[in-house]
Amino acid sequence: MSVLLKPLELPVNQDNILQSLVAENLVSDPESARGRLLREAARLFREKGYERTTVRDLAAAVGIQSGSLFHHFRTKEEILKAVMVETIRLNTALMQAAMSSANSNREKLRALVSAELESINGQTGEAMAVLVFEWRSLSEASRAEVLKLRDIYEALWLDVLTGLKEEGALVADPFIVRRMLTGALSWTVTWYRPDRGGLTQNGLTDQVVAMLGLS
Amino acid sequence: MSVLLKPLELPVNQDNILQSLVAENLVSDPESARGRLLREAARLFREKGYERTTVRDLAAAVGIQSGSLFHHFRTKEEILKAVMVETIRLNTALMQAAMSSANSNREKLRALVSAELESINGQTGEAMAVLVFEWRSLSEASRAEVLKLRDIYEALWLDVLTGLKEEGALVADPFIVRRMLTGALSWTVTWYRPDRGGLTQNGLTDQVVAMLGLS
DNA sequence: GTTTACAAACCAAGCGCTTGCTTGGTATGG
DNA sequence: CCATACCAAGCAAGCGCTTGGTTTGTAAAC
Repeated sequence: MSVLLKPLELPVNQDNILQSLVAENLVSDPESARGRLLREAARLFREKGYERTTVRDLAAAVGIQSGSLFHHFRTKEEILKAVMVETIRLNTALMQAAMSSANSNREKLRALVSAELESINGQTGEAMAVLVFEWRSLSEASRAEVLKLRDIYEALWLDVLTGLKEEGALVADPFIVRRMLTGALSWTVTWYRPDRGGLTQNGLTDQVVAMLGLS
Repeated sequence: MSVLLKPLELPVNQDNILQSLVAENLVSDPESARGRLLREAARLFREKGYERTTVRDLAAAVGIQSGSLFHHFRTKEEILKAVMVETIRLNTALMQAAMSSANSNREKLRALVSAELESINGQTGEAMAVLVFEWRSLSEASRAEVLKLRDIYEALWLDVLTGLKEEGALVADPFIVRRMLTGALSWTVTWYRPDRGGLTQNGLTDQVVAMLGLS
């Protein structure tokens, strides 16, 4: 049967999702000038913070003059906003895909935890850290825009957690559990190192699920 | 019996602890010039971030000229460090006191969660938020100093969590649980508002303990 | 297949402003 | 009398961003 041919480790092709988002102009091609700048920006913003990163730093990271940046973005803040917006878009899509192959709410939750850990500690990790730690540097207008996108993302979580609550699998309040999970998972960015220390991302997911009594 | 006279809501007198730390010169008297500056600094650093807060902002907040700040602190960063160091010192002492009246490890954990929520969402909340979000603005030397103090604080948690694990009350790894709790509890600063919304700090503590299956 | 046209991408220079911090001097309280 | 706390003024450096002009890529026009 053809279903057996589906790769077990990676139920969805992340590259395909990225490519279709690029085609729809929702995220920048990572190999374009804009895409490379955003990746370097995410790296620098995470490393030094938005305010401590100068436009000269950003320009140097992609090998152009500082003034040339303003050809691509009108302001420095617009760069920060772009990093955040594109990251949410990508991860929302990845998360929907990760959930689509799960059948029960328990499986869905595991998929969500796993996907969020991947987004925080994988390729988009630097951008996710920026999203968590630099939102205060956004203007109010940009902030509203980002929050709107985040609401879509959060709805995915609440659906599953509410389902688990109704099944009786969850004791605490779904809203509060989600907020605790947001903090707990975001925080992994400050201590978890997938490359060293024996704990794999799957292992970490297990620990989270065990902590919630849902394993 | 005299133990019955002990107040139930507040097993330890927070003011007394503060006063003895002030006497030992470990934290500044909140009513001194230095203490007031640190409180205003914490407020501003949390509100706008360290980098976006200028020395002129800080000076204006306590009603002096910007240059006069440098009579009390040699650099702006020293102000940030002082906010962090004094906050950890105070909260470590408060936490030790909160635990002292608990008998079982379950009770101790509840005391720790409750105390940390209080430190994050109570009087020292602004300073705690600074501690979480602004550590990147510290020089490496200051960072090491702050981390040393934090280790003492963290040892309190690990003792209790390891005990619970040995009792079989905890399934997941103590180190990981602590790290998840750090993130989860810190994050409450971004959404929890004790004044509105019905959820008291005791109620929130209940939810956390329930989430861990320890209620 | 060369020329022309033109926009996008970039450079070199620097402007105007804000920043952390310094300096020299003046009150004030014990 | 002297240390502590402060002010008034401003410096040097670094900041985001602008400006005017040059290169580069591309594609139609001849």
